Amino acid sequence: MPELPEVETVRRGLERSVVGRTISAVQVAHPRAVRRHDAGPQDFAGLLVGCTLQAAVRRGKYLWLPLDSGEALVGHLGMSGQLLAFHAEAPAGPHLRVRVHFADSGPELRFVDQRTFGGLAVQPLVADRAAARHADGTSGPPLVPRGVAHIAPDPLEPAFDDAAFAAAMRKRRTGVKRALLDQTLISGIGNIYADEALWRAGLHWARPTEALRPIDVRRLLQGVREVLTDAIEAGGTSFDALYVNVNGESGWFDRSLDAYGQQGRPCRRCGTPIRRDKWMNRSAYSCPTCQPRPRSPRP
DNA sequence: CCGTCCACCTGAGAGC
DNA sequence: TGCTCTCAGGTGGACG
Repeated sequence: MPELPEVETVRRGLERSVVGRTISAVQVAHPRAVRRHDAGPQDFAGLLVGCTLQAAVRRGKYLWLPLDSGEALVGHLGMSGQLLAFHAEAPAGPHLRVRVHFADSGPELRFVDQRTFGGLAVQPLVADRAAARHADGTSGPPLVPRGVAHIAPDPLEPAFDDAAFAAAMRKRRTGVKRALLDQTLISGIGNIYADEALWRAGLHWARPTEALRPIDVRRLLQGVREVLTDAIEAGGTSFDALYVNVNGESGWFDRSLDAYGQQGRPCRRCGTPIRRDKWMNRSAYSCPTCQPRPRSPRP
């Protein structure tokens, strides 16, 4: 379940189910699941055993569990990853990639991933330059795992800088949807919530970023924040059983989608049938009336 | 440096 | 039935 609201739903579940517990054993069933851990599966497991999980933290679509060793267990769900808190007796499906056992009698942590685009790693924490400006001085210098340092803050973090985002958009020579999906500009947004935010802002996906007016960027960020917040409240978007929380349960935001996957259905604002365009080997959904095509579109 | 494209995977569903 | 094709929520690296 891969965009920000789904990852946040998982983060909240991990906070309740595994934070504070001590790892007793780790099994890597598929080495590709830990390919971002440079030193290999053995080293990955060795670094985790004996550690206690300190917290559950998220930026964009990455989440991590700081360890008492000073490093962090970092996860990305890719297209089909799940983190599940299941009891050891629960049957293991064919896509179970990593198992984390704990010293207590509570549930184990499972990383399940059909397509194996996601993965886990143990990485050192480094200073977060983006958030440093906003440090409140009460919790020490803000840290992020090494593998997360390259992405921008997400729009729900205090560290996200609206003015810097607007300036970066003006400098870009691309379409607004491409920019929304660029995790180094703004993190956490994927194909669903990009289309939903653009629908809410009344912007076509091919609008050139350099021609966006300040009011357009304001509406866009407002649309982004509203849709992400609404989706978190609904437990995320689940089209099928691939996207579930740590207890294996689906979210229900799919019932609130206004654009994504809605082609042919009437726009909730104006009644015009939602259109689907092929775009970047993927799809872009929009309302032909509320989101008119720009005169000089950019891919 | 910047923008674009595709390989990396598995599985489901449509069409023939 | 079974083949081929398209599509799916993401990302990083190669290429121009």
